[in-house]
Amino acid sequence: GSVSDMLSRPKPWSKLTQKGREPFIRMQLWLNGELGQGVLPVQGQQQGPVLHPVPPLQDPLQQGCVSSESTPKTSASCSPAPESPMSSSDSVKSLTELVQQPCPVIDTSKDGKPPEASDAPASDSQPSTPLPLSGHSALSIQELVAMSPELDTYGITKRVKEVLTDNNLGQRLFGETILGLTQGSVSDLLARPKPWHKLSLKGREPFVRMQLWLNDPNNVEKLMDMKRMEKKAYMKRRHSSVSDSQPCEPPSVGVDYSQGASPQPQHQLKKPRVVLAPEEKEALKRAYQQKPYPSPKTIEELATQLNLKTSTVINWFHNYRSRIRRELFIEEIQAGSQGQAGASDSPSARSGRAAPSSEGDSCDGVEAAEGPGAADEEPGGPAAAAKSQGGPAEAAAAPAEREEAPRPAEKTEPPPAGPAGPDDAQDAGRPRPPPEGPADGPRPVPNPAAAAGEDAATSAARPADGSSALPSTSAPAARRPSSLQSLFGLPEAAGARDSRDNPLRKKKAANLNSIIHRLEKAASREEPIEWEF
DNA sequence: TTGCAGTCAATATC
DNA sequence: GATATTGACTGCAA
Repeated sequence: GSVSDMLSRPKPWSKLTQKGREPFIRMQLWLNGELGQGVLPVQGQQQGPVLHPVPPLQDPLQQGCVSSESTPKTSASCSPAPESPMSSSDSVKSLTELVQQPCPVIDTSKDGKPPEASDAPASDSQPSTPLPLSGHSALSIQELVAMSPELDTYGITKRVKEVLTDNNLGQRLFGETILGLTQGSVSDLLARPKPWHKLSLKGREPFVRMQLWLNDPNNVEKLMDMKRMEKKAYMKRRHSSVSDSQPCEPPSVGVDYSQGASPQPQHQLKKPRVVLAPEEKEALKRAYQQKPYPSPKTIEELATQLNLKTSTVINWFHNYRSRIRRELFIEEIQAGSQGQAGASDSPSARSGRAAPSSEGDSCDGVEAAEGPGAADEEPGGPAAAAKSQGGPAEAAAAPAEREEAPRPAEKTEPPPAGPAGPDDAQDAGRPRPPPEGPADGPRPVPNPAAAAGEDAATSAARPADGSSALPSTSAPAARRPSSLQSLFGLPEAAGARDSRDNPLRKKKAANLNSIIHRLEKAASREEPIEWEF
């Protein structure tokens, strides 16, 4: 009976007591496969048989959150929990405890210097074994990700950037040793973090790693060491002529530089990178404005007209949609943070656009009620919106297509697909695209666009997906209390927006603000917009 | 099949 | 030299 009740009427995390949260944690563990098989000890039986030890899980957590991979720090500092493998039940228990306990949080201080240093060294030696996480570590990290509370991705990246710049540490080094990502990816992540609830498990991993790294008292030192070693290796190599074998470096350090440095496998047949000319990009953008989801036929036409490979055109649309979406996320975030106070506009003037949505979105979780609705606008939308408001012209041009959207994009979650079809439609009304070409809006697009224009058909398919995804995830996430956050030592400050207090409330407030703002804007410019709240 | 998330890695820019 | 941009690729899901 309890299960039935819980499954059908789960209470929001924030309203659950510690005890009440336990079943959800168990469910989460179960979903993660951690509890998979054994029989969980039911409440009373605290220590039941040892089911699955969920070791990694906690250790890392408590450990403070050190980057698991690299440094398996001991947990001295934070965790209450014992290191020994525990039974699942134990783990659950500890988890819950952790939830409430303030872990040694990270200091928000910029340099990431950790408050207490407990540890560290220990494995200093292996400081970084970042990337390829070893099995064990990999697991840990994944578990951490799965169990992680909602993290303030924006705040995390902000702090990471601060720490890196303050200490003169490069993205490459950080990415390769801590995140296991290349410089370009790191740059992108730091510059355009997606909101937590819109990230897949995999996408959350880098943020969890960053959080753990921030929590590591010796984070900076370790990186500095790496830097030094790298330099040393470089010099060595240099001096010792070419030599490739650089085993010299601390193997322990999992760094790849060695590999990078070493004349490795040269990629032989590299195909030259395609670089689109500005005009081509312009044309594609215009086409996008008319049809974010061009039909194969349209793609063909575009490719032909622009003299590009169809795959290039396809990739361009995929990338563009995806990137626009991210831009929106960011704006939302920014708008949101500011919005709180004034709500209104965020810097990005365009607030009108997405803001709302976004907020909404972010809130969606919030408003679950409203549901998905608010989502951000579509991809193109927003930004474009802003500019494009002018866009209308274009819109006009391609009105047809838009039809599709039965429901306002907004409602659905903005994201992905959602946008697609629907959006288009809507876009008509509002601006879609991106930030790019400023001028564009108005201008009548030349050919390509035209090409695109016609086929209204486009979007049919997409609608579906878009919406679905988010909601689910977001919702839960959103409401997740910050409790777990403590596990990660969430930075308060940074996350200012974090919900430490009442996230829901904040979100709602933000949402309201954005709505108001949108209304004001709409009023002032009389755009025909359908509002859905 | 189509679209998306995440990344890589080549280039561009700063 | 570090960081930002961006075309392409991989793996997944619907």
